[in-house]
Amino acid sequence: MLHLSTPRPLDAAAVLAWYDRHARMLPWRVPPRARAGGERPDPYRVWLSEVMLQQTTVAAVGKYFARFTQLWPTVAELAAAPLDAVLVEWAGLGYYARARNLHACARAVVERHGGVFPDTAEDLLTLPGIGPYTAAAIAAICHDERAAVLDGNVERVLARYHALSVPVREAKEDLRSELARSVPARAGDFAQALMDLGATICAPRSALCMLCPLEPGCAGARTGNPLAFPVKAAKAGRPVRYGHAFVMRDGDGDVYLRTRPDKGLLAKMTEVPTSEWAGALAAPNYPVAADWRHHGQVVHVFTHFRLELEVWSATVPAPALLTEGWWADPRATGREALPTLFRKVLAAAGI
DNA sequence: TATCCGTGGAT
DNA sequence: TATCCAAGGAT
Repeated sequence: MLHLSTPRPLDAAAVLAWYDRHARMLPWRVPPRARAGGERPDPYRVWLSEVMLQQTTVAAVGKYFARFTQLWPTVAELAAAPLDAVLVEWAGLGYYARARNLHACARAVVERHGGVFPDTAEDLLTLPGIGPYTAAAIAAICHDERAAVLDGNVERVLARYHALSVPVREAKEDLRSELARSVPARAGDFAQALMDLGATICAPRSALCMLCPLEPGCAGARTGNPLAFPVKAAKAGRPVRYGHAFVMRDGDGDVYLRTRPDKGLLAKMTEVPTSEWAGALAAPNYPVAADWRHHGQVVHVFTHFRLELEVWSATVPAPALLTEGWWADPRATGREALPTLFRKVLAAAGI
């Protein structure tokens, strides 16, 4: 316990009692009363929700989860779908490696496990897109494996509970082993309880300690300023990159789209052609000679840089020369795997 | 281990 | 407007 001054197991009974009264109703969740009756969630739905929820809010996930489970009710059906169809449905949700790994994972479950998700965190961890958190969450929620389910919410709860004096990143394994000591038999409810607690009571900008079942043992509450935890690491600045986006129309008004490279940002997603994105704005190097019209700029903020694209459009005189991509009906862009950035570009060009 | 990888909502 | 940040994983 390098970083925990007063390590002490959590009061799991108090956490579970709180959860029995306050569990949030979510589409992929089996509420505690039904769980007590023996009902267990479908591992496919739990896995799908956990992957969608990685670094993503419950509110953002809702429609996507409903759409995916409607289109592909089982892991076998998802595995049978083409990757392109999965990317189309994932478009807008972000972190697109998740969609590629989701599809690879579905196929691995079918090919290596007969279409049944493994039961243990250890085996789940071998699958694409499933890391320590997701493996532990699935095993705990579906099978009550007493795994340490440590996500951002739980990290915050524990950082406050232990009044952790260093950034979470430096003490993550300490928190994980300390958490593992606290996990009760109802491991699935316990995991979901701590996450709900972090989302509603022990939230980033508010700590409703008077409502918290962990308050009696909480070192952070005892300091009088629980919001001081977790301690923040120094943040890196966000550079700005600049470029040009070229929206091309053919004689029918269709828009030229193409697929992005296999690796890197927005890999394998659909795009409008752009210039390189550089630290300074260069003069536009139009892809074809045409009467180009300027539509102002689109600003899009990624995790590690801010992008400002000048948007141009033109009707191109010889569309047959553009063979790398395809021409899409502008009224049907919902069927394209367009990330939000390029939907903004099309909107700026009046599409 | 630090960095890369999206997006939208809250403040 | 700027900043933070949300159920992380891969490399």
